[in-house]
Amino acid sequence: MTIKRTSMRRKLGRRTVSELVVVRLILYRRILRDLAFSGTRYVFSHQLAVLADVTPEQLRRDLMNVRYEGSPTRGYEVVVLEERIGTFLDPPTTQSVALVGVGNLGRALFAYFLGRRPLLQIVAAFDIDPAKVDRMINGCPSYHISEARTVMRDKGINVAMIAVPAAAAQSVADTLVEAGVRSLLNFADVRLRLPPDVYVEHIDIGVTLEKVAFFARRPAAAGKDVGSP
Amino acid sequence: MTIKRTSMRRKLGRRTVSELVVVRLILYRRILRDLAFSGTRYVFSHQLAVLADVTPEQLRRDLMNVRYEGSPTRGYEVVVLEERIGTFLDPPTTQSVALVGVGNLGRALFAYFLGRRPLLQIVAAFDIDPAKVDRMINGCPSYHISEARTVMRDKGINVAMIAVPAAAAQSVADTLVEAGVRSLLNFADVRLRLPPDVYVEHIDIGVTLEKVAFFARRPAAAGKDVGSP
DNA sequence: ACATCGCTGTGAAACACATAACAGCGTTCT
DNA sequence: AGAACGCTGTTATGTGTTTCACAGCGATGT
Repeated sequence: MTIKRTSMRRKLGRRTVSELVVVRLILYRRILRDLAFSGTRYVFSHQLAVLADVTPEQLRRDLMNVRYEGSPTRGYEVVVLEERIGTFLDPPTTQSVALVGVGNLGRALFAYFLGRRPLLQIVAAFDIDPAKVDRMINGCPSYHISEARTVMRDKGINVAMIAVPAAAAQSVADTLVEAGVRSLLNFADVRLRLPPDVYVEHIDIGVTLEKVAFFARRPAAAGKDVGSP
Repeated sequence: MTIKRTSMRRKLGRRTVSELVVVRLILYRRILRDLAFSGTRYVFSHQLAVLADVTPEQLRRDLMNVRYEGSPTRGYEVVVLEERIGTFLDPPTTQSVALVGVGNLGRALFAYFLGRRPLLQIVAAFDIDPAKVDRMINGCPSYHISEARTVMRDKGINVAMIAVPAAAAQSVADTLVEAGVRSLLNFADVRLRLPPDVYVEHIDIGVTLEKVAFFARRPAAAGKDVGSP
């Protein structure tokens, strides 16, 4: 869930790409991976669009940002498209990620990312609880938050996830930014206030569930006309 | 994180309110609660806007949907505004929620929602693992997924969270919709394909982290003009 | 009592995004 | 071989959302 004022954009070549496009490209790539894994060679825009829950037009438009053109008769070659999106999205090298807060959610995140994306490795965990510090968690060392600066520099970390109680989140975020983190994923239910050159994304589970509950009691299907098929 | 084609809207009185507005209203209300708790009586739009990371204009515009006008001199009365947003957002009665998938993430969600929102109660958990079924988890009974239909009807549940592996998510979702669920919050990293009258929200942690990592290596602050480029 | 101030509510303009429409072109079919 | 088809890339159009700009007004101060 995103609430953002300044639309974050990133230049590539001459084009400028919106956040929404980036998210969809990431999604397309994951779907393409699955398709490749299941042996599919070619895919049409409308097929991929169904899997991504997007209109075919939007899909094609998004793909304009990637340097690859499909064939009108065969569609897109799955592995090639996947790879092209990759060259657009991927870092030149593996990116290191820190996780702050080794509570319930933190551990769940660890489990979630275990061996999932080779290019995005959680290489350090932080907490304030002495019982959770200086140990190994899923093969990843945990430190006291006061060591953030040193660890960040030594391991070249510039991305962090925050999974601490709301009351502690802002101060943790400040510490992380101090330590050189440029980009944050925050699970605490507070809006973080940070310098504009730091990218922050909020995953606010509480708000999202309330939203879902709200729309559970809406009048009717407000979407497209379903007609009578 | 949201990717949606059909903008879901809900009528209230004569107005029609977008999803984005609903999310922000939920956020405002939570902030107002905190303010009230800390003893603040009145608040101006620009103050609240800072806390919500939104422009004051947008905040005021959002509040147009609620039936309450602030005073130019005092601003908004915190408790009154909170309550008015509540009458706009809240269900007439407590809403019951089901949680499917009692793995790491599922348990983290339980911990997260423990006693947090009185109007949104997790009243049933589901899984397929016999070891996790027919027990109590944080004071909430767990059932085998095959009992979904009965339990949903008996407890009047129409909102569910899905925290199962991606491979199982679609079939679980189908089962839930079959059982009468109208609104879903999905944590599995697959786009669910469901009838248009079912509201689905995706929290895709993997995609979101990739997004954050992507913007960690952007050229500079792409937002407002910070200097001379 | 009148002028000043600063904040609110809201119409109007600007913007970003999604949708529709269409030209181009291999391939297939007659 | 020529026509027709169906999909792609891209330009144009439309829609929804945010930002701008300002009128209105209660409170305050002189």
